[in-house]
Amino acid sequence: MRGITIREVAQLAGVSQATAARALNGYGSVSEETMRRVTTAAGQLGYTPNSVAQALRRGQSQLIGFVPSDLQNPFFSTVARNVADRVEAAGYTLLISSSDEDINREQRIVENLRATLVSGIMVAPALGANKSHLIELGKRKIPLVLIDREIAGLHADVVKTENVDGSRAAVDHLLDRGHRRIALLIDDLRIPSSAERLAGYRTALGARGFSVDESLVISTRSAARADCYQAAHELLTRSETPTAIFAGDNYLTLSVVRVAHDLGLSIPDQLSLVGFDDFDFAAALRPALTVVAQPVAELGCAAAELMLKRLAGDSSPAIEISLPTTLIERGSTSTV
Amino acid sequence: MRGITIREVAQLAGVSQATAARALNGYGSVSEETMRRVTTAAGQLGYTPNSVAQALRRGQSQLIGFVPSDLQNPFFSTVARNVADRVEAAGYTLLISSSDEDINREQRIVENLRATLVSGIMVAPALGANKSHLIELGKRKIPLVLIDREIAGLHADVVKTENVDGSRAAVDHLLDRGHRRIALLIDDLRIPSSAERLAGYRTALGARGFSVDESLVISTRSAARADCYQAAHELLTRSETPTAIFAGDNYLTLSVVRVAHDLGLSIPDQLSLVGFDDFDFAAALRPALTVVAQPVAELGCAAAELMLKRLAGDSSPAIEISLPTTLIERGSTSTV
DNA sequence: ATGAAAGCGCTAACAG
DNA sequence: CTGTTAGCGCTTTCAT
Repeated sequence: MRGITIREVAQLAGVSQATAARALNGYGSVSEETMRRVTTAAGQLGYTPNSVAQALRRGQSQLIGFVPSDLQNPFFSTVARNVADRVEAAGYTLLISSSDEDINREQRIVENLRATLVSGIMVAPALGANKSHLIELGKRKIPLVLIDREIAGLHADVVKTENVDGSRAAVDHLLDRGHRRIALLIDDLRIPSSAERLAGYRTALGARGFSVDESLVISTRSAARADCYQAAHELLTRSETPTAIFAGDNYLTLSVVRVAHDLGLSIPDQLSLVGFDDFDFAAALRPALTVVAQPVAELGCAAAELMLKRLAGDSSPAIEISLPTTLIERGSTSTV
Repeated sequence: MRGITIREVAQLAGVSQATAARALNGYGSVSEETMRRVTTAAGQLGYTPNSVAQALRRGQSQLIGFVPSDLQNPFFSTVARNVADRVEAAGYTLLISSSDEDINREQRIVENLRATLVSGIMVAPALGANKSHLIELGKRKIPLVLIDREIAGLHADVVKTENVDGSRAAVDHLLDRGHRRIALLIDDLRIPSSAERLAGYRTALGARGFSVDESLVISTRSAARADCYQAAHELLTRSETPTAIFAGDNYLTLSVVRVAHDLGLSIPDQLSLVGFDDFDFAAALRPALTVVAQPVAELGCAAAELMLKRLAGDSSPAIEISLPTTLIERGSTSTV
């Protein structure tokens, strides 16, 4: 069953298609009387504009795409929520599709979105060198806002967390409590945010004159539960284990908690832990976890705001917004 | 910068538009030679079909929409992940947009998706009586698969959890351990899954000849953190507190853990807890939580499978698939 | 095997 | 203020 077309509305109202369109979209000039007749007819028929036809004609839609690298991660689902709230208030609809850290999938999704004539695209780029689909967006003047991860050499807006500072704060916190064997558990270092968190770790250590024991920096193969667990397990079953761990994201934080339990290691007595990124359960675990909280809501809002600005025609040079973190001290670290 | 059109490809290949389309889409008959020339031209120009135009012409797209009631809930993000994996394998792209339990938002999203000519829509219907947008889908013969929640009187496929049985298993587990004052903490009872979980609770009690103490059934105002916390708090600060709580979803489970901590109540010594729905942290908390696990992955797959079947033209009567739960005993319940 | 031509439903000049 | 008209890019008869 095909939908009601504007032509049928026009017919019922006894006007031309063009007039009906003008009345319905509120542009041009239409007489009071005509306006009413058209609106009534539309209501009567239950007319809804076919936005595909609109999009085809106008060359764009009121849709914005969001392609997180992992929608299951609460970090991204929260960002998504905030982005959606903001852009909806501006009359757009946010369409989400997760790349699950698969660059080919990301490419497919972005191309699909582009072909669907979304007005703009926000992406947390997946690991991988292929950026052609993102470069293509630039060529077609489709606004692109990068979230959480920048891409070297790509002239695009990015909204991210102050990873270096946040990481440094976490390590400083541990250093302040006398820890010296501080391990860093981090996701793939080709992910910019991971590299930055490592940089913060190095900076913190370096600033106090400590050298980095490279054997204490563990980068996981993937964000899969099993890989995270294994990395934490390897670290905590060494002959000489660290006295503290700084976990680079919430999956890694969880894996440390799990391994510690499984190994019978008590946090914070035998092992101190600071996690990057806060999440619901961080406060409910015993001990409650000390974390570096990311400004998730602000991140989403800022990204949405930026996108809206671009959509409104702002073509000033691409900018990078880096939002500060907050160290939330709870109970997972002790003094040695 | 507008995209490359099929017309330009045809021109370069020296054939008509129609032939180019035939070659590119592989229908009708095209000579070897022409086929090659067109493909080459397309490759050279970097042609990508404009799927809006395709959708307008064909009357539908290769898109499937998913509208969960709360994308931040790991239950839905996991279901989404599984649905996406399955439908992508069949050549579709899943577009997600959360209603956040707001029926008006749901309506807007569904209408947007419909107007975007998605081939099918999957929704976990938000609270609220207005179902016109869903009924409309039926009229337009757009496949609709309900996830997690059915709608009385709406002839649509639904894929859900065996809520009654799952709930009953949880309460039986508690009953077996000697508990008699078992409270039920549950989301809004107008949500079918909540009502079913309550039914399971009643059944379990009734089957053993116990009457239900209605004061022990607490339905929260909303799924917001604060409301959940408050409900649990109220329950645990009464003069006569329950010895066990069965929490109807993971937000509620979390709130019980939090309140117990804040009140200095030890789980499971002073309070036993069983939660409905398993999640990452349930196993990491101490004590690890006993939960009724939902078949999340299977749920997603089954829903996707069903949608694909409908998309393939199956118009047999709507069916309801109810998947069984599993009680996972961990350490949050004790014997009284 | 290929081309010409007619729209899908809508918007936006351009006239009047 | 309103109608006529020309497409947006694509698919698909209907001819040839």
